Amino acid sequence: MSNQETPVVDVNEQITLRKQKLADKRKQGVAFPNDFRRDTVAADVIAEFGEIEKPELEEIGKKVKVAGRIMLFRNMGKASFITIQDMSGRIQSYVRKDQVGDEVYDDFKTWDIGDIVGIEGTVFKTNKGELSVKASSIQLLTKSLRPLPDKWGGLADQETRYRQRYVDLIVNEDSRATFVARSKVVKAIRDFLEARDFLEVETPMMHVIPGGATARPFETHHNALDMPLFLRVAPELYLKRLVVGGLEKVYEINRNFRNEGLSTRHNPEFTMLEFYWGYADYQDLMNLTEDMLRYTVENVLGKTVFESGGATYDFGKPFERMTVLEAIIKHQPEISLDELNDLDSARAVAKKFHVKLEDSWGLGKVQIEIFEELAEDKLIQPTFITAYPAEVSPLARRNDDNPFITDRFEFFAGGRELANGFSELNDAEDQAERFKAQVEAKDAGDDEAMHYDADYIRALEYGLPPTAGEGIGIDRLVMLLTDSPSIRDVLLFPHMRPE
RNA sequence: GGGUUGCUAGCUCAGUCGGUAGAGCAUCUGACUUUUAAUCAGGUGGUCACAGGUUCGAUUCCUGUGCAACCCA
Repeated sequence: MSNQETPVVDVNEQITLRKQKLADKRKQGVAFPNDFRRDTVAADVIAEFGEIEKPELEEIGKKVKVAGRIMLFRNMGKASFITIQDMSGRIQSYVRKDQVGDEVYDDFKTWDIGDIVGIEGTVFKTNKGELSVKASSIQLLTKSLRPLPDKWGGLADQETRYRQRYVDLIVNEDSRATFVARSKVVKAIRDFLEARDFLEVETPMMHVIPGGATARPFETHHNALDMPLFLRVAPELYLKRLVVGGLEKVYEINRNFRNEGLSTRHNPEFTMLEFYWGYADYQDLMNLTEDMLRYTVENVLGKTVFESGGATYDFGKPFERMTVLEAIIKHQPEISLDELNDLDSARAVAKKFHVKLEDSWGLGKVQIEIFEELAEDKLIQPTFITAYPAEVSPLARRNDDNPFITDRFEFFAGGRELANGFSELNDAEDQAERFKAQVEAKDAGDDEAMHYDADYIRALEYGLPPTAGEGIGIDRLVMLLTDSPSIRDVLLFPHMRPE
């Protein structure tokens, strides 16, 4: 016996009553009519008529058809005011018995907050000056069987807001605004990249060999082929194959999946922009990123200065740029550059600041651990961090002057990593060696290390032009722009443990 | 993984130093033809997250479990 055969029934008095009302409506005919067509929405009515004076409105006598969910219901006997809400906002309607008829009005009085109605009527202003629709007819389109949260207190319980996002969206305007902003962020990025001749592509979500990032993948199984498949941790290696193929400027905005813990910054599936730009390097990328983020902030918020997480940001100003080691020293002046450039003394620094290390780690990894512990969350203002060690950058091109580091940067704002970009490693032989090193690390027990991807090496052997590539975490960017403390606030349906 | 806190009516929250609970909104009945969280009068509604323990008696104290939030690693 499965659970699904015995669903939990959470019925209360209010639901029972509403179900009875629906049953009555079924007996009368079509209980879920779909013959009402609105000709406008609340915000458009307000935009068009909101500034017009009452007497002038009476003269115009504009007829409209609006539809939406009843959010407020004020019954005063033979007349009522209801406030309905549609995708654009709210508008009030005045419903009179002598206008809609006795039969309809008596039925209307039994309708509930949450019901979805269609109204035909005339735009007018009340004595108090509120723009409203005087109903000439009103129709119940969908009976709502569950009571909505308190009209004033709203829905505050975080868990319910995440699990029942539909309710959250009905009653919390902030939540709606967040997801509108999210859509605008993605649109702004698309517009920005399309204007620069980047081609949007889609690459596999299911990988035979997971690659493109050091992360633990989700594993699944293909029945017909009887083989394991992995949900992608990054699209990187496929996008670079496309650059090999001559699609020299490509991007993809899509989901990645990482089999890791949940937190206010991590969801198992999250959205990344990745883009690759032939005949460019990481310096070009930083400049493009700065322009793109400035453009996005301005388009989404209508300004470049904004508040988020208690800090004030100005994306109109040039972003800071510093190296990994400079960032450490800036935020922990006790540490000297020399200390960080020697493995033994760097390990001593780590110990002093309680940074946990593994014996197998080299200088580069030790430096990065120190950076993440001491500097990362202090990078509030938009900052590019450069000169990442090759040891922690298996796909990035080595710096010509200093082979210890790569031509790579990460972008930080609000103490969080938002982007990671670098000049791509296009030396097939070097790449093959680095894959081998990753495989050794994997054999030694690092299950985040990468697999050897022979086809990717083959692609590189055909020749990847000098290319720069970058990933930007869309969720974290939206968090910053919407002042959302948790990634769950910017995901419509965040991952939750089953109820 | 560790710690802290929370879980009480449909929603937002009180409360019970251990004697099976209360407010506002919602809902129900009635009044009301320009209201604004409409108002006025009167009602209904609870396995106090779940399971054990202590106790004459547990929603309250203790232990565990689940889910969530926050902090730490």
